[in-house]
Amino acid sequence: MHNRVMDSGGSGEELVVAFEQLVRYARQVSTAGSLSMAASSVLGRIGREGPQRLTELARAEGVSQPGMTQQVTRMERDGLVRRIASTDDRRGVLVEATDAGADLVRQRRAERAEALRELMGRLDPQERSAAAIALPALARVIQAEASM
Amino acid sequence: MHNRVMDSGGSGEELVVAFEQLVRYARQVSTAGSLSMAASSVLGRIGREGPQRLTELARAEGVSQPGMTQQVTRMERDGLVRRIASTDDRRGVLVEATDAGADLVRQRRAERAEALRELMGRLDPQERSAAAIALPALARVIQAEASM
DNA sequence: TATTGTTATACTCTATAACTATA
DNA sequence: TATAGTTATAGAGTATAACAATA
Repeated sequence: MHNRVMDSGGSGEELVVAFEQLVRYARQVSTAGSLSMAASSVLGRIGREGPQRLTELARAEGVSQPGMTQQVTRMERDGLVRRIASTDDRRGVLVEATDAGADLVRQRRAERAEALRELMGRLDPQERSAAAIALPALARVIQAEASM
Repeated sequence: MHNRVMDSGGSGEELVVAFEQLVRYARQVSTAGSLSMAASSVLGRIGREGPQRLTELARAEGVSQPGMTQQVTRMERDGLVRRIASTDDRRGVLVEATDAGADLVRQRRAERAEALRELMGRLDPQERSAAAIALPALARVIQAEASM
């Protein structure tokens, strides 16, 4: 049996289709509640890493600076984050989660973990082990690529 | 060692974060070219499965019927698909790919397969095998869930 | 009446270009 | 001059509500 994974043929396509199905699913699950995928991603980042510069958020999320300005403006309007002036560089803005934002991100994180857990629960044990290895590994190489 | 995968604690979160990173990556790769993720997904489906009813496309993509009407209208404007009247039910519309649309979806599919292949190439052999098992398996259970 | 599709309207998300304030 | 952020504008993608045509 040859190595199907590295083929340019049918199996590569199968993986792409599978990957796209995952993305569609994630989009639907993430958008199910009141928090959009983009807002969830930003809020989750601030929740994990603490207050962030707007430029840093834009870079990390892979969007433009004006795009992040607008995202933060919407989230501020919704009471999820606040802008605080940077003390050392008066041009800068730090974005931090409000209590409501922090609560929401915890709740949404739990919901998504639950959805993923249900999904994992429908896999065979062997597939489940494979997913537990593959997902973090893929995330790792993506992160490595992003910082090149 | 207990089963971290099924925990509600830290490892579940790690998987969620990994999953979200994959989704962000997919969004960026998919949007890199001229074809958006949504258009790519619709065109890919028509390419795989042939002409589809608009309602069926909306259901399969998990969007509303008006949303799909507008998506198809944009794609028709861009010369990627065309509407053809359904012969048996005169209310219905079939959406099929134009030659240009079919060409584009083949090209994009190859590009995405290449991007995924590069990603896979950075994994350890063990992780690569795991991903080749996990991605199709996850896609399978998602599809099963969607049709419930 | 129910289904298929469209139109009208509004919102989020995103981009590029032009601008302001600070470094 | 360069950087951080905003404002202006435009377009994709999505939703719900109201509608038309057909079943």
